[in-house]
Amino acid sequence: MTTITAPEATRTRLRNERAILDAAEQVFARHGYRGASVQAIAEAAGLPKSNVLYYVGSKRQLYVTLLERMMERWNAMLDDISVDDDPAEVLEAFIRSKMELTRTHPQGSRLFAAEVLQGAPFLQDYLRGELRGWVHARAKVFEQWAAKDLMDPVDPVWLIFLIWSSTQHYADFEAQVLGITGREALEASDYQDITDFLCRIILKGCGVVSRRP
Amino acid sequence: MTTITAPEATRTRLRNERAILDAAEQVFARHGYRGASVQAIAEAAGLPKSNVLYYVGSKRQLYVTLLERMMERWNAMLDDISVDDDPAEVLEAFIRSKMELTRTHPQGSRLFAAEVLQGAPFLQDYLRGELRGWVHARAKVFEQWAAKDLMDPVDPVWLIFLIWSSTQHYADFEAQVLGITGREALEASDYQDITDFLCRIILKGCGVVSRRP
DNA sequence: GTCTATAGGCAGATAGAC
DNA sequence: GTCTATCTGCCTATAGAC
Repeated sequence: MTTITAPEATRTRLRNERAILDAAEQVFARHGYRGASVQAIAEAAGLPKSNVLYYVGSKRQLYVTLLERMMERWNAMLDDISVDDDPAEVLEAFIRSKMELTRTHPQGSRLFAAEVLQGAPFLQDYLRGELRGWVHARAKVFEQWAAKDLMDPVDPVWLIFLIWSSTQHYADFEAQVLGITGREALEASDYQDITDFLCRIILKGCGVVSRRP
Repeated sequence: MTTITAPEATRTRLRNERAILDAAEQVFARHGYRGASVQAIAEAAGLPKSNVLYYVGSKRQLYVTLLERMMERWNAMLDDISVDDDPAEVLEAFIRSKMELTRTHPQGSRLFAAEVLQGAPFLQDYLRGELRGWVHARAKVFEQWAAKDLMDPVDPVWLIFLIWSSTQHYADFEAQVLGITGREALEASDYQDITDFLCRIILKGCGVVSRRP
C-alpha cells in the first residue's frame, strides 16, 4: 500500500508469466489437456516445475487462462457488419483477418483445435452462447445480401464454417502442409498467396464480385 | 497344427480386438497419444486393462495399428485421374468421397487430426513420401486442365488443401458445429446439404462448370 | 486364454528450507 | 519469491495364479 513495488521484481514476474504462458500454449496445443504435463511446460519455459505451479496455481487454471487469452484474440478480430456494407469487402476482410490469426498465433489456433477435438469441455458455454449468437447475426446479414441479389443464396452458416476451416487448416495441419509442400516453414508470402487464393475461390464461389481485379 | 481352432474362440478374439480398436480410436482421437490411457481404452471396450495389453502388445503398437487402419481407408478412397477426365466430375467425386470418409469414420478422421496436430511424429514418412507424391500427381492434372481452359489457373495444391480442410472440419470441429447449429448430431441429410454446398462453391469458385443444374 | 497383483516410474500438488 | 524434497495417486507393463 505505502511501498512501491520494485520494478525489477515486477519485471521478473511478468517475464516468467509470459514464458510460462507461451510454453504452455505450445505443449497443450501439441498434446491436449491430459497429454500435457506441468513438467514438460516447465522445461519449455526454462523454470522448475514448482515454480510454474507457484505462478499459475494449477494445471487446470493455466489451461483456462490460455483459452481465455485465445478467445480475446478471437473477439478482437470480429467486428460487426450490417446489410449496408459491401459483401465483397466484408467477406474478404473476414477471410484475411481469420488467416492473420492463423499466421500470427498458430499455437493458440492449435490449442483451440485440441480443445474442440476433445469435445470442447471447457468451451461448451462459449460455443453455445456468445459464438452462436455472433454466427447467427452474421448469417442474417448474408441472407439479406442474397435477397438483394448481391450474392448467391447459399447457406450462410456453412459459408462461415468454410472460411473458418480453410484458414484454420494452415495452423492445425501445418505438419501436413509442410510435409507435402516440402517447405521448412510457411513464409509471409505463402500466407499472402493462400489468402488471395481463398478470397478468389470463395467470393467467386458464392457469386460475390470483388471490386479488385 | 493338427487341430482346427474352435470357431468360438476365434470369434471371441475377433470381437474383442474389434472392441479394443474402436474404443482406442475414440480415446486417442479425443485426448491424443499421450493423453490417452490404456485404462480409459479398456473401460470403453468393456474389458480389463491387462486384457487390452494382452491383445495389442503395447499402447504404442495399438496407436500405430489404428493409424494404419485409417490410412488404408484413406487410400481406398483415392483413385487415379487423368487429363482426359471431366474436371467437374472428378472434383465433385473428390469432395463427395472425402466428406463420406468424414461421415462414416469421424473418429478415425479425428485420430488423424490429433496425430498431425502434435507434429505427425508417426506419419512423417507417409506425408513426405506417399501422400506428397499423390498430391503432386493430382496437381499436375489440375494444371493441365487449366492450360486447356477447363478451369481457372488456380494453385492446385491450395485447392486440394481447401477440399481436405472444408470436409475434415465436420469431424474435427464437430463439437463446435453442433454447439453453433444447436443440433445434437448431424443427420445424413445435413451431410448431403453441406456436400452440395461445398461442391457448388468450390466448382464455381475455380471456374469449373458442373453438368448438373 | 484370462485375470489379479504388483513393479517401477512419472503425474500434479504441497510443505517447508532458504 | 524461489527451490528442494516429498506425498499420493495413476501410468504402462509384466509376472504368475488360475
